[in-house]
Amino acid sequence: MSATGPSPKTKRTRDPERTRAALLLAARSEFMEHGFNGARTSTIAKQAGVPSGLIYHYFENKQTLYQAVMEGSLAPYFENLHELLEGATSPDLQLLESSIRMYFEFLQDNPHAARLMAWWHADEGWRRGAPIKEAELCADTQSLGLQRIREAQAAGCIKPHLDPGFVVKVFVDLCMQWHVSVGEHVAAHGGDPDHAPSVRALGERYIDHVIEIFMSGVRADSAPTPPPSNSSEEKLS
Amino acid sequence: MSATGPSPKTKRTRDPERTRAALLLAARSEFMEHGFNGARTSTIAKQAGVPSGLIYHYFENKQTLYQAVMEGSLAPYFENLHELLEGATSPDLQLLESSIRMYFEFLQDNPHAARLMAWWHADEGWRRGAPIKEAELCADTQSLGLQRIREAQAAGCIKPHLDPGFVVKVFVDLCMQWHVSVGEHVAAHGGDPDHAPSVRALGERYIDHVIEIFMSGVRADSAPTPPPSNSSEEKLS
Amino acid sequence: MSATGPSPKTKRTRDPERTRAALLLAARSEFMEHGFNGARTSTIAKQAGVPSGLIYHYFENKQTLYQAVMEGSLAPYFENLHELLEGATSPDLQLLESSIRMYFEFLQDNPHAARLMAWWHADEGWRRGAPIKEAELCADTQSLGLQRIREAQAAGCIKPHLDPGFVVKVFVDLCMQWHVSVGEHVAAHGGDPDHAPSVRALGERYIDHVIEIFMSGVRADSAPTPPPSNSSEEKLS
Amino acid sequence: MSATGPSPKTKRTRDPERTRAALLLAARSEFMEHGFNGARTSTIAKQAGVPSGLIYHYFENKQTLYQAVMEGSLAPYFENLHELLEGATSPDLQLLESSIRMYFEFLQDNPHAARLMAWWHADEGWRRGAPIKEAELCADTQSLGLQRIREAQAAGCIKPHLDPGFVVKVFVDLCMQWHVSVGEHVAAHGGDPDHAPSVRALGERYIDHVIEIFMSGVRADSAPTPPPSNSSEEKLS
DNA sequence: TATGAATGAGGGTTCATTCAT
DNA sequence: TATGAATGAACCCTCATTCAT
Repeated sequence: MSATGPSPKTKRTRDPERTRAALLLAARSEFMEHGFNGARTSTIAKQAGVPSGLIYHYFENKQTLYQAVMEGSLAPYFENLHELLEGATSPDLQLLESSIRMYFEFLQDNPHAARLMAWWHADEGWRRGAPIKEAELCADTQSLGLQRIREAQAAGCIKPHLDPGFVVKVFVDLCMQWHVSVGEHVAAHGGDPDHAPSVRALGERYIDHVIEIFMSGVRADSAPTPPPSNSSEEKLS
Repeated sequence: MSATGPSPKTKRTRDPERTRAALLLAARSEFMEHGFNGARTSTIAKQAGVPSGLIYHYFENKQTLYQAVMEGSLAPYFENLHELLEGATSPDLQLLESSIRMYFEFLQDNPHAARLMAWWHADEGWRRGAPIKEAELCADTQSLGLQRIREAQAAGCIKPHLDPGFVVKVFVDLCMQWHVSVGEHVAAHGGDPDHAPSVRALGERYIDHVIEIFMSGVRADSAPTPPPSNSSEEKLS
Repeated sequence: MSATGPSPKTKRTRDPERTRAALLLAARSEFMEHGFNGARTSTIAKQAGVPSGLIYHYFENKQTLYQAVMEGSLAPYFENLHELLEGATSPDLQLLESSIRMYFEFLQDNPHAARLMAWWHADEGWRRGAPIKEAELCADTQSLGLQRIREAQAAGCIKPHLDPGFVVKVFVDLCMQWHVSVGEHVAAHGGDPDHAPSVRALGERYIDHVIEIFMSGVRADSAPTPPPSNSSEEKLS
Repeated sequence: MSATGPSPKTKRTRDPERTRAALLLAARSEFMEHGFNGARTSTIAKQAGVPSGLIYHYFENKQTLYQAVMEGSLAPYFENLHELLEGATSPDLQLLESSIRMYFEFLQDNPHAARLMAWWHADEGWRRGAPIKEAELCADTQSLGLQRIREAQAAGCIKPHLDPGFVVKVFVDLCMQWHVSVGEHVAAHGGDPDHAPSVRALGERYIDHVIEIFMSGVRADSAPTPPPSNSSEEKLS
């Protein structure tokens, strides 16, 4: 689709950096579209404009390439989010809201991230084997998020009985799943999933909804509703 | 162990019904675990206890079998939900809440449904080719849901400016995604994803959270929050 | 070469026995000629007149097929020899001589056995991994041979100080190596390695020589020669 | 560790001689261990510490390299043997015995020679294509050996009816095959093929046996045994 | 209907070899 | 000369599907 694809026949250009990048790009596209099992190394090579054997000069095998793609796609996100959370010290709802928006927008700008995560979730088998390698970064970010929510709870902004882990999960899932299933939603409502601008506009309207519902749902002063049955933050055995 | 007895192995009898059912069951398990591309027809046949060729007496090919599995797994859900929605005429939040719980519990009792939907979402390519066949049932159920929400809005129970489609999507996504990624969540919080009872208990706690957040988020009287920017229920061009 | 090769195009004949046999035959020929690494599964399949994928219906992989060939080629030999040795109770040199001749003739009639053993010897790596599977049969035969030689030594027919293991090794190696390198020998002496009858005649003359040299070398009464330095039959540490 | 010193890694200097030698050494090891087909040029290059492409500056291709290895490994042997045979004019059995020992010891000191010859023998296909290149040297040595044996026969030391070619072959094969299959022999007799000293000691005991058996087998005065059926030294048609 | 052998296209990967740098 | 990226032809093997029995 992109007009500036890899040079079609510049025979024997010697540029490892570019080659590796082209491979990763093509692989990301292929894995995103077809998942690990559905992806074809031959397609990746072709789209990268290199012979298929060259893949194995840069990556041990298909799976290694897959992981490289995953990490390349998810690491930036975690880094950004981590930075944001680290800087934000005022424990009010503003931070939570901007985090949500930022997450949503990241996924909007990096559609592969959501798609790849969807494959990842679906394919439970792979998950056990190697849970994304940046487990540490991922975990750090997550625990930083939990901490911020606890701070907000301590400051009286968020209902104190809510499990911070669940709070995080709710907004993460909502953002992710939107981008995974926009197409379906749009089609179901009679729109054209390929008309990017309107899809994007719809997304912006959706995140506004999510934030309204979610924020007024977690805000401390909002509720006479009976709290959830169990006390919060129990660990599993 | 009598040599001349009928059905010495309780399997060798010609029983098309049983065979077909066994195939579907095995296929569901295989597709759920590995997705369409990762599933092996040979494994399905072996697990069903039939020779591999027999699959093609009952189903045109792998894809047809896949669709049969999808429909068999999703149709019951839609039917149940449809019934529930049809019966429920009182337009208050009670109905919404019980719908959410019912949906969540259905997924808890039928884990394949969530897993299969996850594969379906990930694999956008297939989706275009054949969007679940029961599109009508699915759409009917959905529009019935929308209608009920509009009724609740008309009755002043739900914030009137919320897009009913979004309201539905939010709770559907939350329920689905929980079952798709429990394992990850549990593992991330130091639990054992294989210990079913505690996972189940965690799910119950989660759905309570979701309902509290979500219900107080959509309830009409809850909010001084500024409404979302755009007016609701715009169609895409 | 053989006029009665596998039926060229009897489409879809359903005969597992024949197919398996054809595969083994073709494989034996290919492995014999090119060794494990040089052999091509595609060639084997083609020569057997079956699609290449069918190999994996009968054998797990190339290596399994290789082992099946080895066992199929060597087991008969060991069995024959074992029988012969078992029956022969008179502990004189006649038995030893007839064993040698029998071994030599077996190799003459089953040229693949010698060739395959040559590959086996050359490829030390494979040897460690799986030393022919019939290790027991092989070892039994060997120890039976040793025993017979000890009997002959006890009876005063064979020089008592000779290590029976070495005696066996000498004649085994001579017989085997002849068949492995006839071609080279013939070519070196100006003959035509492809003219079977004269090669065979040469072999018969050779085995006569071997037997004369070898028998008068081991016969008990033959020697004023000083015995080998070490005492016989020491084990390695 | 001086940054500007020459050859900071004792390898980076341009030294064609050294490079070529390193390649040959690495190649010998690789071919010896895996044969022609099993050998990997990449492994050879890596083991020689040079980039893989450099092989093709020194050798036309893999096969040429293989031949260079063969010649480099076998020529010294032939040269040594040739010298020995040339110098030895006294036509008695002493010369024969010392030749055998020398041959055996050469193989003991140069294990690759035996292993490479084993591959060579196994791979009949290659043999036809290029039979060692030093055919002349090889042939000369062989005919010199034959001549010496004939002299010994003329002098009454060796049974006159024995075919000199066979006599040579017998001892050559025994020596070679020992080194090719020591490992197997040792393992079969419960020893440790990796314990070099005991393997070496065993070899020495073996060659003593071979010499005793062989020498008393060919010695002129040893035998009332009936001579081999055919008259000696017939040529093949 | 049931069985499993047969089919053949194509998948991931290897590897000798070439060539720009 | 040296380097290692690039090339592409196979290679082994998988697997959905067909078909004789």
